[in-house]
Amino acid sequence: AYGPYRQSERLEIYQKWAQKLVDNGRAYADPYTSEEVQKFRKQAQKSKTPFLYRNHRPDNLPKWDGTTPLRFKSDPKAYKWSDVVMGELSTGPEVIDDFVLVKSDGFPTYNFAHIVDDAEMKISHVIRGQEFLASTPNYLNLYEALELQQPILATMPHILNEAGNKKLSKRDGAKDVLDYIKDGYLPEAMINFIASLGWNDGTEQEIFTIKELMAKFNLNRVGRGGAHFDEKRLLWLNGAHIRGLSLDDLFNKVTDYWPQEAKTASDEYKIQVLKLTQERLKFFKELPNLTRFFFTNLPIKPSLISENKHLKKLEISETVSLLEHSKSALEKSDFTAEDLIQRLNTLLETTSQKPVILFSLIRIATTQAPASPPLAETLALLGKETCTERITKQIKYFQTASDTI
RNA sequence: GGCCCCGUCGUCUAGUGGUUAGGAUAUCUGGUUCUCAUCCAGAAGAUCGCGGGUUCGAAUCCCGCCGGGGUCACCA
Repeated sequence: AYGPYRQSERLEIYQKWAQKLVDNGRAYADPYTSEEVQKFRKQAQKSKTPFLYRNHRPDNLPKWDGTTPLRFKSDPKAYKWSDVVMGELSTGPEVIDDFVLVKSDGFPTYNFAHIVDDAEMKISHVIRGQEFLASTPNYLNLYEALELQQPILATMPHILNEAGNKKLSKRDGAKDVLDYIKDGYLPEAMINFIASLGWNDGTEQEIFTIKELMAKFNLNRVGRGGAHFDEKRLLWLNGAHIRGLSLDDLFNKVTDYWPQEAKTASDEYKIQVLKLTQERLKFFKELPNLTRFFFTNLPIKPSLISENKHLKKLEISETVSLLEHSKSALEKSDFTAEDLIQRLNTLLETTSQKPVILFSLIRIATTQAPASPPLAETLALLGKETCTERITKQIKYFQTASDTI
């Protein structure tokens, strides 16, 4: 509504505002080369005093022809102002300085551009990070020179890295938001997480939908201290948001995350898989590892049995016998979850085995995975044919293994 | 170094003169006929950065110190 938005297309606008300052005697051409400025700066450093450009301001302000930087002629004074997040703030005149408004290439600095843009675009709230707190008095000075009303200021605390010794930044290896999205983090979980870093609504609610945040979020309740980025908390929050999704919603969102082997599977089947997987999914990229065995026969993994606390005690002949019993019992089932539960219970009695032994064994034989959803539901979804085939395969594995011995 | 901001369980936080300092997460334990996860129950974890005040009483108000962060560009 207030375009153009590209800075290169707004140069005339900045020019106009800059001219206003020049006309009022509040801006002047920088007479020094950057080497000279560097020298001043070093001198100040040597004498351990803060560097102020205005200490080197010429008496007769040089006219500006656009080939040199244009500097603001500041009016040093103490400021008291109010920040929605930080509260009442104040500084002395020593922080006010003559900063560059327009660079020698004709482009405005951020310090000048944002003030002009905010005014032109009728911005009500300026919300920015703590790194701008130190330059705010200079902006206040410029608002006055330009006779602008200052917008409402809100300064947000930084998010610190996990160690807590630096503001979080990509330069130091922080993950891009887009990387999280690619890994299958939900935008609403990311927003909930960031919002919770420094804000809460005063109740004990931790999980907020976007809608709730829009209704409840309030700058007044944002804390002033920086918060550490705790990825474990984000993981939990993302899982919680995933669990809150409807099955259809979830299905639409995970389209790109299925394992290769799921390509030929029907949507119907995938939805059933999701139903069993939803509550253990923390981010979508985990989907293949969690679900692959639903779509393909994984190779026999002997360690699942040989390293299992309970199963490794069994003789091979016992294991095989249990598998055979299971197979024939399951073959009589109609493979609804209810019927399977019945059959499995009967099987416990007829084999007089503990669930730890029997169920673990069946689960491993039919999935070849270290973890899976509850047994009966998993079997039901896999179907009779697949289950018996896989159990048979597991039996054969043991038989050939014992033959070679 | 100057200036500014901040300082409650490991982490995110509630809390604005009187609370057994609350919740969440993470960790550990038990339960949910198997695993993982969820869910439920429980445990442990904070001398409220430290030291002085003010007050009958301080995490809460004041001062000093310490610690952390930010900023001091013709970058945003």
